[in-house]
Formats: sequence, C-alpha cells, structure tokens
Amino acid sequence: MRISELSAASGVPVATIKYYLREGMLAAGEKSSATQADYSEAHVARLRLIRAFIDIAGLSIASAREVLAAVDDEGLHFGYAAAIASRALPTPSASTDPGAEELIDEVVAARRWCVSAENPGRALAARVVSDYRALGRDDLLATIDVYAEAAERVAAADLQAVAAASGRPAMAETVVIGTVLGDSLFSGLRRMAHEDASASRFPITAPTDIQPKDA
Amino acid sequence: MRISELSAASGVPVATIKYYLREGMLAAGEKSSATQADYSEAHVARLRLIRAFIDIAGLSIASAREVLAAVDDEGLHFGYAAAIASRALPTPSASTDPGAEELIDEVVAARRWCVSAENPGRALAARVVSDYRALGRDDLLATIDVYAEAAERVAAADLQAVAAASGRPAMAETVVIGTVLGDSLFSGLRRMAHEDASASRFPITAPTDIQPKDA
DNA sequence: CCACTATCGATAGCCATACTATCTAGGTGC
DNA sequence: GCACCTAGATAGTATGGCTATCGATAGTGG
Repeated sequence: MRISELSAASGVPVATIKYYLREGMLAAGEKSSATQADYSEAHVARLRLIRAFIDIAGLSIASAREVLAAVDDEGLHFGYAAAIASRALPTPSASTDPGAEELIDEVVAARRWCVSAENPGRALAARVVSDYRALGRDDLLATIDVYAEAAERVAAADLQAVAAASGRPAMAETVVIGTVLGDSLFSGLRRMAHEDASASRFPITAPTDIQPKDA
Repeated sequence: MRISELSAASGVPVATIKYYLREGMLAAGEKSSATQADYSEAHVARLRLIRAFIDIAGLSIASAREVLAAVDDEGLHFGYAAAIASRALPTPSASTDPGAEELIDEVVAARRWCVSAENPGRALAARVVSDYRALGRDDLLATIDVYAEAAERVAAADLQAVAAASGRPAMAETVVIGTVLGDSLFSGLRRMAHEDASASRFPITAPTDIQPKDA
C-alpha cells in the first residue's frame, strides 16, 4: 500500500508517519521507484504499537524508539529487552529519603525477591514511599504488602506468558509489550475495582456527572 | 518562612513556586506586608505533593490543579474526590474495538464488580486489550484474570486505608494520593518482581550494564 | 504524450507545556 | 543608610511532538 493508504489504515496523518520514519521508529517501505514506496500490514501494526507506547504508556518518542529497537534486535537476549523496556518507563531520579529505600528493601527481603539495587522499579517504589511519608500519610504504607503480593502474582503471570511464546522474537515482543502496557492494564482494572469496592463500602460513590479531563 | 526559605526547604526554585502560585495550586502565604509573605510547613508539604503528582504520576499542571482542588474542597464527598482523581489520570480517548470492551465487561461480570460504563479505567483497560489483539499478542490476554484478581485485592486494601483515615479531609487526601501514586507504587514493585521471576526462570537476566534513559 | 495528482525527502514552522528571567516598587534588618 | 530581599506582573525560553511547504520526480488517465 502507499503512504496515503497506510495513513488511512492506521489513522495516523501522513506527515506524522514521515516524522516517525525520520525518527527511525518505522522501517521505510519497499521503494518501487524514487518517489514510491510500498508499505505492508506490518507497518500498520508497527504504527499501532508506536501509538500505544505514546498514548497509553506515555513514553516519549525517544523512549519508544529505544524500546522498539530492543524488540527489533534479533541478537539481543530478551532478558535485556525486558530491562530496556523497564528503563524506558518514566522513572524519577531523586529519592532523597534513605529510609524509604530501606523499607522497600525490607519488602523485597520479606518476599525473598532477588533484585539489583539499580532496578529502576526500586527507585520508583522508594520515591512513592518517601512521598507517602513526607505527606504524613504513613497509613498508606500499610497497603504495601498487598501491593507487593499483587505485583508478584502479576509478574509470575507475565513471565508465564513470555515462556509460552514461541521463538525469541515473540518472546522479546511479548515481554516488552507486557512490561510497557501491563501497567496501564492494571491501572484501568484497579480504577474499576475502586469504584466497585467504594460502592459496597460507602453510600454515594463514583459519580458519572463529572466531565472527563485531560488525555 | 520566606519564599526563599520555602524554596530551600522544598528544593523547588523560587520562580517555579511563583508559577505554582499563579496557577492556583499553592495557597499564597500570609502577607506580612505588601512585599512580604510568610509560608508554613503546609506549603512545603503541598509542594512535595505537587511534585509527586507531576514527577511520579505524570500529571499535567492542569490535572494536578484539579486533583488538588478536589482534595481542598471540604464540602465534596470523598467519593467524588476519588472519581476526580481517577479522571485526572491520563486516559486514552479512542478504543475503536468494541470486542475489547466486551472482553473487559466479561472480566468485570466474572468478578461481580459493579462498574459504570463511564469509568475511565474501563476505557483504558479496553484500549490495552484492543492493542494486545491488534498486535497479534492475544497470548497476553491470558494474564488478564490474574491482573483483575490483583487489582481487586489492591483496591480492597486501598479502601481499607481510606476507611481507617479519620475525618473527611484525611479520607479525601488518602484516596486521592492513593489513587494517583498507587499506580506508580505497583509499577515499581512489578518491575522488581519481574527481575526476580525472570532470574529464577531464565539464565541471563536483568543486566545492570545498560544506561538509564529518559526521566 | 501531456496534464494531473501523488510521493519522496528535506527543511522550516507551529503550538502547547512548563518553566525561567527580568523589572519595578516597594519592605527588612543590621 | 544601605545592601538585600520580596511581591506581582510580564515577557522570554526550551523542549517535544507534530504539521506544512517545497522542489524534484514519477506514475496515471485520457
């Protein structure tokens, strides 16, 4: 298909497709002449993936490109692909509070997890703990074990899905997509579960007459 | 304390504090004269909260302002505060695939959750499902029940924390902070659990020689 | 074979967001 | 008194993510 058809099929404007091509996130079509290239279904899928990374996971163009490169790199062990995906997710820099890291390490130790100190998830979790504390909401820390338990189960399911995939390209793709989009899936499900739990616990809840905002 | 001291205490530049004041996210200090105002510890905490919303949850200034307004609105039932927080989180607009919503509804029905069709989490989850499918990674859908179970447990713990809070201001604050920052806490824990699960299942894993990127 | 439309590749422009800097008229504190 | 700070207003900047235009070319219908 031609670029205009690719645009129509994917819903992404031609100018934006060209931009993604320039940024190296999308492979060029097979050139049939100097001014004509042929795009395939694979390009449609790729655009869908790019949009998912950007819209859903909130990745920057630069991060998305890295993750896509990891997916594409056939020689890369998928474990590395997983690490790249994990690092591409927005991670805060400053944690400031050593006590927070300590608490996270305790949780990790209690679950007998084997986690490197550089794991970006560790810094993120520590930052949240640190903020809970700084905000005087230590009560929220009581939930952390439930969160950790839930994370463990989800991670196990994720890994099972990866192991079930056949071949390294499928594995790498599965792990990357699962890592990046899984957070959003959980977020959506949690928000629904909140509404339900809230409804059964408290009278007036989760109204529907509030306008959606942001995007 | 003066604005420069507030800046020092919070780590936020004076110019940025002024910007937040202008945007109505931070209450003005008590003016001791035409050119002097006094800020309190509450201002430091507020700045911390603003930074957490922006850095960790990735909220825009506009979204953060709305959520903060919900926290501040004493007359607002905290159930509404929860809904506002939920809606402030980035939510995709287009879901395109009706089959995806159907699948989500099935999951919801299986768990006997009571969720309105307008719940933004529903659109988000549907979008992820839709993308899993469009990308030909239907295998990832096998994990959705585990995710839902995990979300249910986490939500129950969240609500328990809210119920334990004393007074409506504390409840509203707890629910908002928990909603907005809880996703990140889970994300961090999941990424650690991934590393652990990956290490026990596969040989080479989660390397530490890859540079962190993005922010 | 000739107008016409589409494409490629390159470059420049645009717009929103989140700050950051400057300026003026005033206060503070030693 | 005098160096230094502050409030409040306004203007400027940097970045990210597109979007628009252009010239050269080329395939397409008649």
